[in-house]
Amino acid sequence: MPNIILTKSEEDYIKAIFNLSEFGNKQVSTNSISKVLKIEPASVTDMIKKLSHKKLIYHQKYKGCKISKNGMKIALQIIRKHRLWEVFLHDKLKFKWDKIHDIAEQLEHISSNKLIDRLDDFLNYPKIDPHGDPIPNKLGVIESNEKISLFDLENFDSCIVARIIKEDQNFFKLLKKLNIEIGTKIKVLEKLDYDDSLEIIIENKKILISNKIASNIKVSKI
Amino acid sequence: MPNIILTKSEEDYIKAIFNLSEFGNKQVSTNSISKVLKIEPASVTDMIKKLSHKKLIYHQKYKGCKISKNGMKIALQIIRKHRLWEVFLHDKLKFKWDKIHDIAEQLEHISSNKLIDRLDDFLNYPKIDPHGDPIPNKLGVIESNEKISLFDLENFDSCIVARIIKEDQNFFKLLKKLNIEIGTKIKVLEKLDYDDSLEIIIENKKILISNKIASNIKVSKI
DNA sequence: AGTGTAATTTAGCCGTGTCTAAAAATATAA
DNA sequence: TTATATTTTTAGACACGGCTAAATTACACT
Repeated sequence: MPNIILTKSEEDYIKAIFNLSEFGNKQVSTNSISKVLKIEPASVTDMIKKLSHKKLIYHQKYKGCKISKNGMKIALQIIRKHRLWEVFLHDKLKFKWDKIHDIAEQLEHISSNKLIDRLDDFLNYPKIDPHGDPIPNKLGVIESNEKISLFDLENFDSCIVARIIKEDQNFFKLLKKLNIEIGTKIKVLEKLDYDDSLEIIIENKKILISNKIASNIKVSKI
Repeated sequence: MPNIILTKSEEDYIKAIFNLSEFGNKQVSTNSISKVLKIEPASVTDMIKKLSHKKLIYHQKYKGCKISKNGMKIALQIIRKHRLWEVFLHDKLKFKWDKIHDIAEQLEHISSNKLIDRLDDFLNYPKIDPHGDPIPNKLGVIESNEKISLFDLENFDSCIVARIIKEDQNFFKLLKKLNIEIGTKIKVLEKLDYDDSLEIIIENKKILISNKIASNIKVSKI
C-alpha cells in the first residue's frame, strides 16, 4: 500500500502515464505525455526522472517509460477519486455530464482517504461514472465489463450507449449536439466503404458519424 | 466584482489577514500572520508586498497591513466556500464536527463559482456551519446575529451553545472531551473570583472551565 | 550502411514561495 | 534619553516545475 504524498503535478503525470499505458502494458513516450499534459518535452523528461527516482515508473533513456506496480495503484486511486466526484457533481449537484470534467480535475487532488470512502458510501457505491467509465474500488480493482465499440457493430444492429471514451472537451460537446449520451439508443444503418463512416439512427433521425467518433463510443448490443 | 485568480498561497494569506483584521478594521502585524500560517516573517513580508501590489491589502512599511475592499470580498468568498464544504462534510458525509476543518481547508481552494452555488443549493442555503459560524451569501454578506460569550453570563444563567470560535484543532478536541458542541445546554453556576474560571453544569455534571475556554464559546441565553 | 529527420535529453534560465542571516526600524524600559 | 529588545525588512539562497536552445540518440528510408 503506497502512502506517499505527491504534488498535484506528480499526480497529473502519473495519471497521464497510466492512461497512455493501456493498463501498464505499453511503453509511454515522452512526446505523448507532453501532448496530453501540454507541457514541453524537456520538462516532461525532468519529471520522468523524478517519478522514476520515486519508483513510480521505470525509465530507459530515449525509450520512454513504463508505469510501476506502485505507480499503477496511485493512478487508480486518482481515477477513483475523479470518477466518484463526477458522480457527485452529476447526480447530486445536477451538473450536465459534459460540464463535470474540469471540476473533477481539481477535486481529484484533494487528499483524504476517509473523505473518498465516505463519498463512495454517500453515492451508494456507484460502479460507473456519468461518462460510463468504470470506477475502481478502494483496492483499485476495476470491474471490467468491456463493451463493444459502436464502430464494430454490423449493419442493422441496435445498441445502447454505455460509455464515452474521454477524448477531450470538444468530443463531449460534439456528442451533446448529436444527442448522444449514456443510455441513448442507436441503430446502425450502414458502414460506408468510402471512408468508414457510419450512418445511424438516433430518435428516428438519420445522421452520419465518422469512424473516429464511432470508435470512441462503447455500446451494449440489444 | 474582483475575478482575479489567486494561488492557494495567496488565498491562504488573504484569509489569514482577514481573520486577524476584525472585519477589516484592525491593522494586521507581519508577526501575527507569520504565527497563524506558520511561515517565517521574512516570507510573509514578501507576500505582503505581492498582495499589496495587487491592491488586495494596503501596506505601510514596519506598520503591518490592512485588508482592502477587494481583498475583503475575496476573503469572504473563501470563507463561504470553506463553511459550505464543512456543512457538506458534516451533514451529508456524516463527519464529526471536529474532523472537518482540515478537509475543508483543501476544498476551499477549488475554483468554480457554479460549483459553490450548486453546493449551496444542494445543502439548502444553510446559514451557519457545523461550528455555528455564519456563512456569507453569494455577495459576501454575513447575516450577523452575534451571540453573547459564555464568559459574559451571570451566575445561574442557562444557555445553548451557538458557536465555537475557531482556535485550533486542540480546542475542538478539548470541547469534544467536555461534551460541548453546538446545541449543548449549559448552566453557569459561578464565576470564580480567583482566576475567572467558570463552574458550569452540562448534562447534570458539574465541571470547571477556564475563562479562555468560556470566552471562545458563544451562546444564546434561555 | 549512411544519412536525414524526429524524438529525447542536457544545459541553463526563470517565477513562485519558501528559508536563514543580517540589517534597519520601532517599541520598551532603565 | 539612551540602551536594549522586538519587529520587520532586505539580501541572498534553494527546491519546484516550468521554459528555450542546443546536443544527442533512435529510427526510417534510400
